[in-house]
Amino acid sequence: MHKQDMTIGVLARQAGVNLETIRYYQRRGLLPEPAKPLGGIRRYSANDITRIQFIKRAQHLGFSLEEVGALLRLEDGAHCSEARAIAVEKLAEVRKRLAGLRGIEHTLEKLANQCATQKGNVCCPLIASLLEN
Amino acid sequence: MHKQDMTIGVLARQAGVNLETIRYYQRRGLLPEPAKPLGGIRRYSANDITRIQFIKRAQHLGFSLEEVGALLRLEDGAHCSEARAIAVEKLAEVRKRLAGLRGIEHTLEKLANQCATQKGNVCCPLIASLLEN
DNA sequence: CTTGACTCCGTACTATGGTACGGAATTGAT
DNA sequence: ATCAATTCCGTACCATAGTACGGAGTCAAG
Repeated sequence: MHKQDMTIGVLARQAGVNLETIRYYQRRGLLPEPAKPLGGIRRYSANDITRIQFIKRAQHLGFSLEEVGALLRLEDGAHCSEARAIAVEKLAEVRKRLAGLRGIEHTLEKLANQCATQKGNVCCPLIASLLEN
Repeated sequence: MHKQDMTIGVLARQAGVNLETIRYYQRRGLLPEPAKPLGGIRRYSANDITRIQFIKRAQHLGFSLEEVGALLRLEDGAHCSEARAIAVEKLAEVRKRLAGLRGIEHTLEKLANQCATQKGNVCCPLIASLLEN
């Protein structure tokens, strides 16, 4: 059983995902559904493990499943500039999110510090900042 | 009509949210539903604008509606240490997300650069990195 | 040749934060 | 008094990324 000719349950374990996730990826068109041998049980190969892990790695880089689909259509490695364009766009998005989160970080830090140094707590600075302006 | 005694539609416009969002917040228990004058139409006050804006500001700081609910229960400003605890926890979350996003940023940047300098594009580095390891 | 484990397939449900719809009632303005 | 606009209320739907369920079929071991 050298990672070849598995059933869906084995594939799920090998790829480290829930069995239902595989079905979901098939429905989304991210993973091919092997032909079923006439009322029998579908068989999967090591290629499917690779593909699932591709999806998971791309997700960890912040790509949505729709975007992963676009990347998978370039999977032959012969469309480098298209792939690059997708990555560059995602990079811009990631940087925008980073900027937003940094702002949030500073605001929260400031408010938490104010709450900490506040003694009489007539009015909590955090609550006050949410109430005002 | 000095921001007092509005109908829900006016409240929505004043607060800058969709009318249905107000109903949704009421269902979620984030916003009180005023008593209805016997088969009539509910009336809202400036307090409700404040409360909706509180919710929106807290969301922009990264709080979920459930967390906003917790903050609203401390709204009197007399529970500064509880509010601070919530903020500190959220700050830790935000920092974790920041670290993750920074890693993604670096990886995407590296891959996009490799794609850019790649000439023969035998195999796109981005695709390759998603396929391997 | 039966039993238990697994697969197939469709559908429904989860969480999150809303948005949309439709019929009935009510309100404001003319 | 009438008419358009608005409100009320329940329910259904959107996106995203899955997870769960249940009945029927199939497969392998004992």
